[in-house]
Amino acid sequence: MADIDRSLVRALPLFNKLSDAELDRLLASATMRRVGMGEAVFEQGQKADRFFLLLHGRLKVTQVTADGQQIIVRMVHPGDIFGFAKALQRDDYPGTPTASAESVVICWPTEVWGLFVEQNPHLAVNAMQTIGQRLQEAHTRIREMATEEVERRVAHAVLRLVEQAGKTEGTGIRIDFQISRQDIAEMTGTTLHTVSRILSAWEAKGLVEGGRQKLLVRDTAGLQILAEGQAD
Amino acid sequence: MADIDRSLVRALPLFNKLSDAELDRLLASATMRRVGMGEAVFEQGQKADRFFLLLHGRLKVTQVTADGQQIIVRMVHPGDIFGFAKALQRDDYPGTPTASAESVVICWPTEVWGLFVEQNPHLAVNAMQTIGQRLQEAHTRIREMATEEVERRVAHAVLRLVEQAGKTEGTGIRIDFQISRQDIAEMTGTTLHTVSRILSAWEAKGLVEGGRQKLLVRDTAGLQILAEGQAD
DNA sequence: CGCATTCGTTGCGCCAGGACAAAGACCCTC
DNA sequence: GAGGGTCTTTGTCCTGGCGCAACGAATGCG
Repeated sequence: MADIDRSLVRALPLFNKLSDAELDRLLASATMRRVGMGEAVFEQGQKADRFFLLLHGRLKVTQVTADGQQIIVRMVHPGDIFGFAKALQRDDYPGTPTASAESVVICWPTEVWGLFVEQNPHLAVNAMQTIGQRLQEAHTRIREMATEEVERRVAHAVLRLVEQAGKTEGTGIRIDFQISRQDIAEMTGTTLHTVSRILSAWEAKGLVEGGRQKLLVRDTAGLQILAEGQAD
Repeated sequence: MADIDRSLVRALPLFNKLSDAELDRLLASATMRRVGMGEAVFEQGQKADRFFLLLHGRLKVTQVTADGQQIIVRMVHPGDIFGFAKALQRDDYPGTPTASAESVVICWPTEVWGLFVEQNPHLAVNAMQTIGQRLQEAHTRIREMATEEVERRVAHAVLRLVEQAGKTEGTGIRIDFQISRQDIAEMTGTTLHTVSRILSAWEAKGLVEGGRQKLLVRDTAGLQILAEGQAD
């Protein structure tokens, strides 16, 4: 197996207080794994015995409700940790992370975390901040779902994707992984049909350019207006 | 000012790894404060220079959106910490905690937190778990808002209140603080009117008993069925 | 290259629940 | 105990967006 790219891990805020030696020790106990498109890293409900870090690629974390509906809880971007259920006193994983692009993850047995935090209080503080960040994102989403109409929610979701996974390309900004209308629907709490309609309308206005599993944003500012204002 | 009830603080999971001496030191730097009904502990947007612990009473944490709509982000129950924005690298408070009952809080300057965590790694781990708990609650709520209809969401919200603030009373379980239909609406992302209608219907079925700023649940199991199933 | 599968688009009807409105019910204050 | 403020209930209307359905387009596979 290829070596893990240390400089990439080094740069993560989560590990910014670790010495090189400590980081090496941490990496020594890590395992690397490739995850192909559409493949799941682990399954919802499975016993949580590892925690993960995404090196390359994208994952979407889904939850399935009792009555079979699916939602996307969040996207995982390179450098994000995920599957830290055990650190939050859960025994099983609450969701399923699935690759939306060819991905590479590294993982540790959960015990390693406990041992490591003992010796590195900073790590716990950083982890808390990371999780805190997630909490704030979650609250933002709750606020949006409670107060905004579908079109604005979709606009916000797309803008977020642009920020986190935007890749400048000739005529605009490409979302850098395969994303279907269904995915966007599951991120915004609506239906595939409605998303399709909204995107079609946006395409007519020249805001975006669609495509199968693709999305190219041409007018970020225009979307911003839709997301914020009452404008039309 | 009256003394802080040590046994109450002692019992909190957050502090369960601290020695009595450490706890005393922590309490020594704390300030106590009474908060009357409807009074805010701090305001959204204010500089985050303290963090808090609720000893007695109830707080509702609200956020106001740019266009003036309000939502209730969460309820704070005795023993919960709140206002820990600074620990999550925010400089201001993202919401406003307002007393829904006569309350007593204690607070520390944010610097104390940093100092204390240095010396007590366990505290950071516990704090992480506490915040992780919040994150999971937030995800649950996102899932509900995305997939469930209003009546089910209200049922879930009420059941949660029963769990966290239920007080057995002759004919059922009382929600132990002042709560208006408006509040429930802001917790579930709907309108006061819809909540009123739903509660009226439930009252007709004998599930609950209403009243001004009051709510008494008579049939928890019945609500559970509404919350879970497709039942009618 | 043809077939199957998955993904996207679009039209139409319908209804949950929001907007608006107005009238009680309760509480507090003076 | 009268009056004003807040909270609640209930009615009516209206619409955003969901469900259903059918078709079209792109991709992958044998």
